[in-house]
Amino acid sequence: MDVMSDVKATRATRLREKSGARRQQQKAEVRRALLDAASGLFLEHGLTGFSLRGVAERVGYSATTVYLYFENKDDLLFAISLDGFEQFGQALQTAYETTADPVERIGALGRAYIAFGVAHPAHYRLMFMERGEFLTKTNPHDQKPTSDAFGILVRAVHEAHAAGRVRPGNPMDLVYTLWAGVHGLVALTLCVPMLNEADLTIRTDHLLDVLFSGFAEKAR
Amino acid sequence: MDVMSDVKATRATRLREKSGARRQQQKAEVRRALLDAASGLFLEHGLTGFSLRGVAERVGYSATTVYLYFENKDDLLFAISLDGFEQFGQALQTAYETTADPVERIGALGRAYIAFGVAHPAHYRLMFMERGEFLTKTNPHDQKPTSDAFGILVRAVHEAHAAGRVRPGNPMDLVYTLWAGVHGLVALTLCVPMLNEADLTIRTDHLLDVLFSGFAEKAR
DNA sequence: TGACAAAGATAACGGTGTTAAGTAAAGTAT
DNA sequence: ATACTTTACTTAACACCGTTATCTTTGTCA
Repeated sequence: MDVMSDVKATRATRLREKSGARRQQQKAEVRRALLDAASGLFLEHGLTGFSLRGVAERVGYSATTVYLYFENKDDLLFAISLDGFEQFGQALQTAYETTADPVERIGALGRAYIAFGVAHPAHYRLMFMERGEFLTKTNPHDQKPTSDAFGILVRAVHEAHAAGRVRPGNPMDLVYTLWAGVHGLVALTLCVPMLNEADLTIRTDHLLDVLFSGFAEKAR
Repeated sequence: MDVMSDVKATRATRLREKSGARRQQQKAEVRRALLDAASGLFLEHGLTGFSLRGVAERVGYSATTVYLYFENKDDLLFAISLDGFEQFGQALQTAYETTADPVERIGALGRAYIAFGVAHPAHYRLMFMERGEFLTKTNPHDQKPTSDAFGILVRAVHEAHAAGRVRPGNPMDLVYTLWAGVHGLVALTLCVPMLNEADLTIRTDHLLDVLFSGFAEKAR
């Protein structure tokens, strides 16, 4: 009996720990399912056609259940944007590693930036146009340092600056000018109907060409 | 009888026309009041805090009355954007006339563009970020040719091109590159919290400087 | 004065985000 | 095994939204 109870106790404890971990894992799974459904609905229908009720229906839950896994609609959108920032950071990181030349590197980053924007319009809109505040919002889950896309760009420009490949002055000015250029091109492509995506490569080439000519100019 | 009826008919027609004109004028006045209220509410609370019920309440009408003067919410927003485009076009026109030098002219246009964007953020967001399709939507009232801001920019660049002051090639590429640059700077300033408006002039100077260095470069 | 058209208001439908209260199941301790 | 508690989820409801259909009022004209 004592032996039995002992066995049962240990097994119960193990089960409790196991079940606690499993509960946590199950909770994470449901959260992930909700997030995937939300991402899908958002990528398909954009911000306007994105509703909590729609997300819930997709997973077979009630609408209010979403509030058990996310603070509110904005929190869910932020989670979606985090996935976007993750992808975006990896794309920039890959571009960064394609070449060792500081100037070519910046060009690769610019092209990767634009390519991501037009390839993931819903994500890009959310991250940089509709919810710009997400850029500076700190990740509460704090899991991954959300591969710092901005940091990659800053580093690349600093390296080109240190190598004397760009005009003297505050390198951050170059960062913002470059960012403005690529963001402007992406944003206009996504928003303005007259700028079809067909001639985007021409405009990309021209923009980067002009920017680099301006960047490269030596002191005045 | 025929004479009398004739006289009565003409007077009746005149009266009808007169009263018809006044009715039309009154209708235009109410429409204008609604539009002003809508603009105010929109400029104060942005697109999210903008509702037909709010507009109606501001004028003391019922919400459904708005539909007697505007097709729907989007039509009302479009009317607001038309006012914005009017102001915007005039600002660019003024900038165009500040100087006769083709290159300086483009610089003045760029600065006017950015100045308008940060001075009228709600209008700018609506016109170029949230409802970019309004750019190419034709004005149904067809009253004013909505002073063509884009045309002014295109003309300025063509003139600089014709004067041999910018790099050879398709001038429209320069137009889009310039547009991307200034729009990018405005859009980031409006959306990204880390880009406070304090250093905007520095960034503006730097952006235009880089762009013009790139523009001015002669053939390769 | 009576017919008619215009202007406006009410009521309602289906949709939204969000909160409060209820329910059924699972876990836990005695 | 039973009683208590926590968890997961649902239903009901509130306040808002855009939009439409159906009144009621008002003014114009013969």
